[in-house]
Amino acid sequence: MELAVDLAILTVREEQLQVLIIERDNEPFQGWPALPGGFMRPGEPLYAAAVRELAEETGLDAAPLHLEQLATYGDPDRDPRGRVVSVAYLALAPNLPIPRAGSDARAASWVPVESVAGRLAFDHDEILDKAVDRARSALEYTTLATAFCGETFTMGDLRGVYEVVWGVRLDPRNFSRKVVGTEGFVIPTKAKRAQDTGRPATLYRRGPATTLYPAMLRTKE
Amino acid sequence: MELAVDLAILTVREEQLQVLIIERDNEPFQGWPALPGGFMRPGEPLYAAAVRELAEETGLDAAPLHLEQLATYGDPDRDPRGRVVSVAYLALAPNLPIPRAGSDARAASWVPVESVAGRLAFDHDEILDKAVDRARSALEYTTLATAFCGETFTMGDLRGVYEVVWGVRLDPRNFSRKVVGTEGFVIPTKAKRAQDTGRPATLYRRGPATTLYPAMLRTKE
DNA sequence: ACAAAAGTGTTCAATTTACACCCATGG
DNA sequence: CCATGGGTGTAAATTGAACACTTTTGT
Repeated sequence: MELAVDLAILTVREEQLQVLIIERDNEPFQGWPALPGGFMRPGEPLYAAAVRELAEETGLDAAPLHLEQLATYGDPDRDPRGRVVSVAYLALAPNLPIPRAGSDARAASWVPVESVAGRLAFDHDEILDKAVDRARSALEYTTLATAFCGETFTMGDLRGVYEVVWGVRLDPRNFSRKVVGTEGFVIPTKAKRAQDTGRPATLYRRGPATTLYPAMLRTKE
Repeated sequence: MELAVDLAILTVREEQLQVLIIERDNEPFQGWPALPGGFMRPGEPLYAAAVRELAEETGLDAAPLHLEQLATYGDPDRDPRGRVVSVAYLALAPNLPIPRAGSDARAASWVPVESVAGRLAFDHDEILDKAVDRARSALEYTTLATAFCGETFTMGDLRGVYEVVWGVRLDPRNFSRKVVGTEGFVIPTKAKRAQDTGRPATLYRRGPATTLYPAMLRTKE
């Protein structure tokens, strides 16, 4: 029996929720889009395997990323090669430059989640579904939205993350008040960022808080 | 590499959150309390393995229980016998009769979570922690509290689940109104249940709803 | 001066909380 | 008829939603 790791790496780019997709260059599913991943090595801890695959397949450094275990998939026929049980990880990344092709020469690129849903190899559609679901919930109950932002970010950046991941519009004023009013969510810096026009926005850093009480309420669908 | 399944089976008994614990009769950790579990069979789906272990070790039938995947544990040295990766499952059970000892003659019994926390074999303390955490959250955002009740239950029973799992007191009147007011949470039956004293309570069945909007608010700590 | 985006103050509605009160049953 | 727990009504307090308005910049 083989044990593998698969990665659903999400980011917010171009006003869309995007996922890092590779094109498979080997059978099975040669030429298909798939989540990056690979087999675990003997004696390797799960988390370490996820970090290693992340680096190998995408060139991304896991250190600044949020990386958490998502679920484990073990259908006996999920891989035509035989029994492969896969531990899926979810990573949330800021809007990074398009990663280079990995060492095993697969083309890696950011792709809007909507445009690949239903087209992935193996049971990766199911994994991606769950990853998106988890990301949406995480925004409600935790401060993880900051994981989609860089080291510093404006209130507008952070609000954009919520708007894209949830697919809703949020009132900038109420949003700002809620975030600033939540102890430890963000820390204002002295710096500001000017854009093309308009009043420059304060830049914030992540605060120490991880859970949100009260939760960010997603307008009931 | 071996793949195993471990089960954190929770129930509410005697005003306490209790977990099903077995006493290990083999090395390693012989004589220690542990979560029920065992090795997966070749070609067996993960969920099926969880159901099978539940039946084998505790005599419980999984069909009426809520059973969900919790997380996967794969520290290289979590089992002294060698590399064992374990998929942990969480089960929520109503207050069932004390299960018989399993087929492999281990003593299985309900034990208050508080009294075993920190004493379990392997990394089962970590698993149990996560299970309790998940159960607490589930009560906030889903209708899973009913999984701790039998086929029918009174508002007091359901409220008792919340009070025990969260360790708080809830106002019976507001609780009742909130539950009844949440579309599809519970369905009233014609039957009532009389207790030693007091007005007989209406018996309810589970409704079709699974998620709670708005959430049950846990009084901020 | 104007447009555009950041941020503040204020009001109204919805929700939660607290608690007085009535209902139905066993002893 | 009293104790006990189930269930309803209602007002105060808290919270969220909407939006007018002021601030600060580039052009």
